Amino acid sequence: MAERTMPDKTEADPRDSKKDAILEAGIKLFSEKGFAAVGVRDIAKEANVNISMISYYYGGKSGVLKEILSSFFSEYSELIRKIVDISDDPPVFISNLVDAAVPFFREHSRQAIIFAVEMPVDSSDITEFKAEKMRNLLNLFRKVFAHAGLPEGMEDRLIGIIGPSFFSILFSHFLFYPVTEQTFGIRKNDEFYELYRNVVKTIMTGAVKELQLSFGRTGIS
Amino acid sequence: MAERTMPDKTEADPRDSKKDAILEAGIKLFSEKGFAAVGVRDIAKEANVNISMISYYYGGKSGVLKEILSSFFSEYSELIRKIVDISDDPPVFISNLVDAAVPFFREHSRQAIIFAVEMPVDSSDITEFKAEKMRNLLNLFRKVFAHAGLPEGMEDRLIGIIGPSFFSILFSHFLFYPVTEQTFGIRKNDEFYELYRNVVKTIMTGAVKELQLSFGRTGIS
Amino acid sequence: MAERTMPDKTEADPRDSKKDAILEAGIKLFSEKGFAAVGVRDIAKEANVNISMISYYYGGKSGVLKEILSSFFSEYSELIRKIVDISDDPPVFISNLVDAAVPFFREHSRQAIIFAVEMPVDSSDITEFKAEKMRNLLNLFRKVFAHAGLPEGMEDRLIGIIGPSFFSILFSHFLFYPVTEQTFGIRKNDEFYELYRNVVKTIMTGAVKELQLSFGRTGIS
Amino acid sequence: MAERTMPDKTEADPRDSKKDAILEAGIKLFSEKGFAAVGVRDIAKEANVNISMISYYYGGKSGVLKEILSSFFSEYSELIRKIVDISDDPPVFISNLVDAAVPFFREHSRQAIIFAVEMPVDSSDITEFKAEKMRNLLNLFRKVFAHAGLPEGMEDRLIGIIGPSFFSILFSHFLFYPVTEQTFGIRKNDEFYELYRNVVKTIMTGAVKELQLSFGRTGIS
DNA sequence: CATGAATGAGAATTCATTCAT
DNA sequence: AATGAATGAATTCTCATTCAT
Repeated sequence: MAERTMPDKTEADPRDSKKDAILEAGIKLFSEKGFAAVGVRDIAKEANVNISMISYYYGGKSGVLKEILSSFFSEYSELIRKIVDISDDPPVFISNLVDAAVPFFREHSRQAIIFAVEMPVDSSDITEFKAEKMRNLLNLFRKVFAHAGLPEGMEDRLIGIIGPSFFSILFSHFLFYPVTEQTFGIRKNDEFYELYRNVVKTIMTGAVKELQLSFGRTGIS
Repeated sequence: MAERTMPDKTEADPRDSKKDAILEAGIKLFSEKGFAAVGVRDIAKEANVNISMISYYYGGKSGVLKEILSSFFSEYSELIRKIVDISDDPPVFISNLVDAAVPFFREHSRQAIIFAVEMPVDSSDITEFKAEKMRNLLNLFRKVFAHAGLPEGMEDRLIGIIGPSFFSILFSHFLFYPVTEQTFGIRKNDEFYELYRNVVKTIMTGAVKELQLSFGRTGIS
Repeated sequence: MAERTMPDKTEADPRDSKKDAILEAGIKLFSEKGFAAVGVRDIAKEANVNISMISYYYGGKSGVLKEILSSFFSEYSELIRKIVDISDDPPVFISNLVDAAVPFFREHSRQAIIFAVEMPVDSSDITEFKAEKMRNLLNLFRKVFAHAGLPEGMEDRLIGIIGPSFFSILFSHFLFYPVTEQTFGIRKNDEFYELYRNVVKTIMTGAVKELQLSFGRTGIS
Repeated sequence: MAERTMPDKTEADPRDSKKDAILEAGIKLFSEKGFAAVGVRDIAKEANVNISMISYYYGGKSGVLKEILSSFFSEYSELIRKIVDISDDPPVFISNLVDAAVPFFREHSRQAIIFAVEMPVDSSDITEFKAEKMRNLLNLFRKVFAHAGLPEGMEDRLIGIIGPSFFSILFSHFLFYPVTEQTFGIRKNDEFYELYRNVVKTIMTGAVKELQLSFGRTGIS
């Protein structure tokens, strides 16, 4: 599909404003209404561009989603890679991870919601694309746990359980925000995210400790 | 809308087979493709009923989703209520909670996925409906934490952070399953869920311990 | 269509309450929304009967309309016939006609609206039925004009012009009522219809006088 | 509703042929079958355009009706305004009015039928729209009567009676045409409309004379 | 007599995309 | 590079009627 020639300029260009506007509109609308519920008309209107531009720049609605997920995931991967590189001590790693991930998710909360919400969804068109991203993400978990001080010989199934758990701890706030906002009076300000970072760190630290006690054959370092 | 008269029999009746088939089809398809991506045609075909039956029984596609979410949530609430009733000791409560919640989510994993995935989505028609369910859920958290041994005077914002975290720990596996299945060779058998229960218990126990240390003014026995 | 056996009881029967309720509901709804815009559901709900009763008693929605038009027209014909019988003098006839027609239309204003509004409409199912009623009505005009003092030898085309004119003078008020009510503060009370009768009489009398002058070869005794 | 963007070019353009064809088809079908009984399918087929074009150009079926009524009414208003301007003598005014209105209704007989037939109908969607058009029309009556030589101090209720009467005299022929055609052998040719104009003039003139006698405080020259 | 579940055709509208300009 | 008119398939929901009970 969408085998038409389309401009594939990577250089930042003031003339890309329309292309970017489409992406921004997609992020906003997909996160609010879900991919399938958003029409190209909505995106075009939100981005203040002609409808045809979506096909033109991204080859269609799915192309917009792919671009969003792709760039979100590669930024997130890069972030994890950096944290892994600079952290040699498990507690330090967890602290660094949360310190980096929370602002990242705060900055990209809409993308995180899209990522989470569209993840299990089999949308035929981009299913394989998403599956690949997810496999990459899950493989990231291996690295993370090796540095988080979890048992070295931990079997795959454990990673398959703990990985999603920790990942979801990190973004569950953003997923639930539309409702917690009203119910618990949460406001997205710096003060709140300071508290949030501490809580997530505490949860993860406690979880890791206990996992080591229960599943670790040998403490690490 | 939905002002049409529709049969509203609550008693189980062999003649409800069609009504139930629609619900089952909805659960399957919504969890696989997402609400907005599923058409009434798909549901009708999956359930082997006439398309009109969906409007007839549930007043429309949204009605099917409402019914799914509603019954899922009330069953879950009931489960939490029971656990709260029989558990007076925090560690016992956590153990009981996980022991009950894991089989429940295993049994209703599709509904859990729908719940999670449609939660942040603003679908206009059922937005308020979902918001109400979520508020109820979040208020359940208060009860849970009071029994989990978390600091009594814990402020609302903390509940708004820890609640979603713990909830997502419980169902993140089901959300990620479509991918973890392939990547980590996870199979949904009894043996796996035995392991899963232990891991989740360990994570939660560790998290609660650490939260008490960091945020508890007074440790609870 | 609707060749099924259906009860055709003409005798007034307390058990006909449902049948009558359907008719009343049809009159109300057809006059308010137009025949095509009203569904059998609406009628059934308005009449507080089961949907099937409409097919059962009248053979379908069209049957209800036929019954309404048929009974309205035969009552109107009967009224005209009586007036014609008792009026031998043109001015007396006009006076009698208006005196009888105005209360009749007042009483059956909804039916009159249906009659007027559905008249030019080609609804395929009942087209021929309506055409027949109209032909009967138009032939009534001949009698009327013979008594109204209009030229005896008046050609058919003149009747075809004056007939509709006079008929529409009589019911135009009811057709316009929904708007004149608001704009001219007209209230449907006895006092108003007293005035209304006078005005209509005046218009018709003046019109007949002038028509005699212009088109009458010989005045009629 | 109808918040969609739609092309709104007012200048006549050869490319508007499809838009116009839809309007023409709407006029034909609405006048023959009534608004509610006509489907967009019918309109599209009659106009030889794609079904979607109706929503595209007019925002839906109701939009087509609105356009028809709107343009019909504004043309009629303009016509009345012109007649009022050039006629200072009551008999001259009536003569001018009929001379202009009859060809106008002849030309726009289908629109007149739609106007008359849809007028009392409460179609929820366009009810307020129609009400506004009608109020404007009724207010036109005031001007007309002031020029028709009717009593100056005539109260609102009288206008509310005479207005509809005179208006319906003008178009009743077109409303009844489908039946008078068969019954009275009326053919829509120039000769007939010559006769028609004379008859209508005669009726109106006679009516005005008599109304002056009965309701006028002072006879007008 | 009366019900109401069930039907399948048909309703209006919106969809993502294409293509001539 | 950009437009927007045009398409026809697909969308959800409602329709009048039937039929087994």
